[in-house]
Amino acid sequence: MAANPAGDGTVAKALDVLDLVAAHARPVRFSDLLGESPYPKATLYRLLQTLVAQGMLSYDPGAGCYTLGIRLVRLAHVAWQQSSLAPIARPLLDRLSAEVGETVHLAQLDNAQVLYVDKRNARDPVRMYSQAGKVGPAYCTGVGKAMLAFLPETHLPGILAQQSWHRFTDRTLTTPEALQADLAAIRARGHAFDNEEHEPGIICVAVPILSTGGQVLGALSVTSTTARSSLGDLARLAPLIGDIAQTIATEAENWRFPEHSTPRTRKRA
Amino acid sequence: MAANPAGDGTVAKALDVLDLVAAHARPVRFSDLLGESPYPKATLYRLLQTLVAQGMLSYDPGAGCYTLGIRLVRLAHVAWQQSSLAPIARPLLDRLSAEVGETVHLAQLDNAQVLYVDKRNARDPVRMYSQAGKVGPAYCTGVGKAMLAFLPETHLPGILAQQSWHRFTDRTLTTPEALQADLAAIRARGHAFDNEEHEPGIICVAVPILSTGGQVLGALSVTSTTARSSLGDLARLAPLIGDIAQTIATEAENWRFPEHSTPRTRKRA
DNA sequence: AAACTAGTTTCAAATAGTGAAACCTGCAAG
DNA sequence: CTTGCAGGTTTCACTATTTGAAACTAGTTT
Repeated sequence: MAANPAGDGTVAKALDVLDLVAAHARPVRFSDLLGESPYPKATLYRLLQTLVAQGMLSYDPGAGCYTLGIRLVRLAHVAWQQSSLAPIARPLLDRLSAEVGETVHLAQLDNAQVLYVDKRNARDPVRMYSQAGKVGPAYCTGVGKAMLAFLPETHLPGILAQQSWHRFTDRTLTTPEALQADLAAIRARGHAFDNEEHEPGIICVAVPILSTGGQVLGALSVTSTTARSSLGDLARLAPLIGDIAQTIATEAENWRFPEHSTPRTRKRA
Repeated sequence: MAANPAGDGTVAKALDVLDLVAAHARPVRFSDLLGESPYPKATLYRLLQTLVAQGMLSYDPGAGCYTLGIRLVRLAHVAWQQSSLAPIARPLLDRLSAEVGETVHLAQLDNAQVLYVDKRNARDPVRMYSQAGKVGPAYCTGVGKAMLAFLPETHLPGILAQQSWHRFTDRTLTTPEALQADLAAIRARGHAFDNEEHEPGIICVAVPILSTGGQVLGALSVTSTTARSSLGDLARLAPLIGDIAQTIATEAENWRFPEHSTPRTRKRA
């Protein structure tokens, strides 16, 4: 949660309130929000009014409840199409899913967390935490570690500092040092494992999706259970998943630089 | 596009810029935005910076391009689940789709336009404009007219004033008067037709989704082609669609008013 | 009727936003 | 080389907007 103490002005506060409303699965009352937000009554009230007037929230006067608004629904849809790897990756995920028959995840980094942007269920589905649109921890998931491993070194410390280091299972890596060691191995090997670090009995292989410049765009993973597979089995899938990640990366880059690709000096990041 | 002259403060401007970025299907340069926005260079610059800092936009320094940000992608999922009729209607759309085998649309009103929030393709798909997440004109689509017809009279004039009245086909109603006459017929009949008014060869029946208070929540339609059906055929589906719309309305209302418990307020904020 | 709760409005103080203009920077033409 | 120019970024005085304590209103409960 930790909200948004970054003093970026009114806009930041308004967006903070949006998140607050989004955090609830159902319509929220004014006073609920008041309790959870750091803003005084009058300020919160005005922010809500503005957001409603803007169509980002909608207000039901009968119930006195706020919900995310229709304008956000529209924007969000465009965002999904335009900004995530999901639309590009969709057919490839379908293919991968059909080929391996296990759960497939496509994720991107959102702040210091993992955002699952798309998912395919296993032929024989397993109940697990992840869900398209949900966020999860980065330090103890396959996709998370795959992405962290290839981040520029300057960004890492900041991100590690934001992890919760909660011990989900007895295999969870709960210190930056332990994670760093794993990240080095991942870099060397090219793919990450999740060895029941987040949920017991759930294991996965993940590969990063990297631009030609080496920038982390996202990650792709295949997940299974200890009952069905071993890490060794999953490791054998790594080359296939890697190829697909590569394809996604290439297509994403072509898409990002249309025809007017100004050969603006790409200094390395 | 007439932007957003509503003087609601900085937040409004920031959201306006968001929309501007969303309006482009691809990454945009600063100067493109500058040309399209009413804001002076410095102001636009600061707005963009804020939005990037907030994760609502993302900026690629290499290409100097802005895209919708990952934070919006995250909001997308919640917005869809929480704010639209889509999650409630999903199983019902599936059923309707299976039963009639034609294209099914679920739409809501966004400002003065129609926002398609969900869609099922016909068994034998037809290429047409609509797409989930896209907006379309209200005055010449079945769902649009079904919603307009049941709007409070006070709102109508404002909405009609915002229509483009573009003549898409020779059957398009291009004046408020012609539309008003059709709306009266729709109110009397309970369902709306689209008689090739938006795309040639495409026809549909639509019914509004109304709350018990008579408020317009959305609309539901079944679309076909003149090659396959006639308006008469579609009219026979109206009762079925109406029932489903009714069910959606009821469930939506139950969902919106979950608590009658009024839990003893815990003070302390 | 009094006491409370939940939401809305006011108003002076001050913060935060504004935008013209100056300023960079890298590229291209002179 | 150096000059000009087109993005893009920063400055700064001016002022409109935001702020939040407190007062207020409308409903409910005691």
